[in-house]
Amino acid sequence: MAKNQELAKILYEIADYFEMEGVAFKPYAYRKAALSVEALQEDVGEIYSKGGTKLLENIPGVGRNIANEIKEYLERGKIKRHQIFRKKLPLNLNELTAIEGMGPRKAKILYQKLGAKDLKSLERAARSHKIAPLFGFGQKTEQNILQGISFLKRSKGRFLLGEILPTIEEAYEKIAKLRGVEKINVAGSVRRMKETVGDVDFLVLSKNPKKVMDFCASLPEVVRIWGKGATKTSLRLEQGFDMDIRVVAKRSYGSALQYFTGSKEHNIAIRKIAIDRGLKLSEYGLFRGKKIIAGETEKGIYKKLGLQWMPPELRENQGEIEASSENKLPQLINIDDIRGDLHLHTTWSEGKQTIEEMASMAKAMGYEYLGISDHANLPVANGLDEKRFLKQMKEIDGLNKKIGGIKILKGAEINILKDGSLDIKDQVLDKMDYVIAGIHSSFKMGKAQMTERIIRAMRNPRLNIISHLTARKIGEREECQMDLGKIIRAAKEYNIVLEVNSQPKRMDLKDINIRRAKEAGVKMVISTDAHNGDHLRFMELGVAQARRGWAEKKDIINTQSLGKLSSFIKKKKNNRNRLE
DNA sequence: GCCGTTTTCGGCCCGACTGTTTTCAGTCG
Repeated sequence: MAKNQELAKILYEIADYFEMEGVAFKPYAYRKAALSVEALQEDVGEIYSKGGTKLLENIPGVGRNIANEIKEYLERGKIKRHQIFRKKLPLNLNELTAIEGMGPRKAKILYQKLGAKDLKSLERAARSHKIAPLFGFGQKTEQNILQGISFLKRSKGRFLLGEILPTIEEAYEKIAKLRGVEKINVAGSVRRMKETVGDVDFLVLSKNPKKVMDFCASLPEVVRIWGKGATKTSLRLEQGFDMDIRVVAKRSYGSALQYFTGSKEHNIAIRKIAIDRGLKLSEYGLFRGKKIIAGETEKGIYKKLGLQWMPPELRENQGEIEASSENKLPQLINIDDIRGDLHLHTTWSEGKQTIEEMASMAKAMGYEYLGISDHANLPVANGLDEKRFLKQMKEIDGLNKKIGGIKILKGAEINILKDGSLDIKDQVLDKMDYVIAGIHSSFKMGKAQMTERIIRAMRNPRLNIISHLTARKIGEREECQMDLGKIIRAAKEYNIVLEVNSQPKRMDLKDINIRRAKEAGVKMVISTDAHNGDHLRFMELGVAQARRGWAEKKDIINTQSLGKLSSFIKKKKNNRNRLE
């Protein structure tokens, strides 16, 4: 499939080049083809060898011309048109268009006039004031480019949802309490609970927009006001991210919410459905001719289009629209379904709180059980050896007698060593209620070797859960290379539960992998990997990620009662006894 | 360049804002 991805990338780039040239509609056509190729289940090479360019033309968005270019790519590894473009315009468009206000057309002009081909050369041109005198540019544009570059450098433009959510909730509460505010919603990627977000959009219903605008601009956490109009204000908060607040009319509130929630792909698809029905959808409403027929609520709009309302987490045009039209939307898991947390650390290893403190906090959250899973041998994290694990179990036994209302389970997060073995002896693992294992070293292994490493660990019948499977850290560490399809099949075969790690930086499994696991019938657990009491609230993020992966209550084991969870784990133990 | 129950031409998602112009192109969401 790697071939499909590479080809898609080339097609996207051709689209960008056409855009730079100002050619109409071809960018759209190439992007559509690229998207299809990207999502293809079968390898393009196989399709071509089966039925030539004729069969390639069956791919949506691929016609005779692009089919021939795919053929070119398959035979020669490159596409002539792409090569010619690249020679003519050798600039790093992805890097340049990441700047706010910079698109392909401006990038092309700046390259041709000033030779700016990447961030570095563009910054040099802007600093020496060569941009402002150009036709169609000016002082302001030059300044904005410099600011955009500095923002990119500082933050790479995206923020971890988990890090900014508390600030967003605070702002939400403040605006909601303002007199005259009838309704407020957060929209955009925050509402869709994407793991990283670019900025935050608020929608407000109020008869006094000016008051809302004034109030928001005067919030103490505001460090910059980008713009303040009658119904829209754009702000930069001290944490470094931007917030847009819009006041919209009541009759358009639902359509505005739908529109600003996105995703863009979802909206494009929805608008096409409107067009098919002779209607027009915009942020102002759903229209037949000039007559508005829906707009006050999202539900009303979707209904008029023959669709069920879709949870924002699903709105990525990844099949949710089809499922909605057939009344086959999943019953997504909810935060209230969670009965306990099975992955957290205490003062025994690298955690900040004692078992007792964590247990009482979990009890206050209404949990039925809490699993303690301190690190094994990991030197940096003050990991436990066999002796200390046995000592910790004794402490847990004592606490279970002392604290009522919540059951503390004995677990551990042990290491999957380079060869796939586990670093705690089976005799000690046998005494635990459940066992988690994860990769904490040798991240840069080859794909085949890494896959074998993980599957070998799964074969240990004492193992219940694999934590943060791909070991990625958003913005810091790439996913480990592995054959995910193979690993998911192995998880199913060996009855291994895959973790949805809720640390903002991890989010691992991520949404698309959750969906793959679910479709393969693999059970998952949503865990916080808490290192202190505050982290227990990350559960909300993991649940959101699971919802983005279409997970339902039945897919997640820590929605089960203690009794069911125990017998689920015990069943595995019994099977093992029979085998041994 | 692609597509078609409006099928070989004519449309392709839509509207607003910004910064530059003096009626609009480019960009964004």
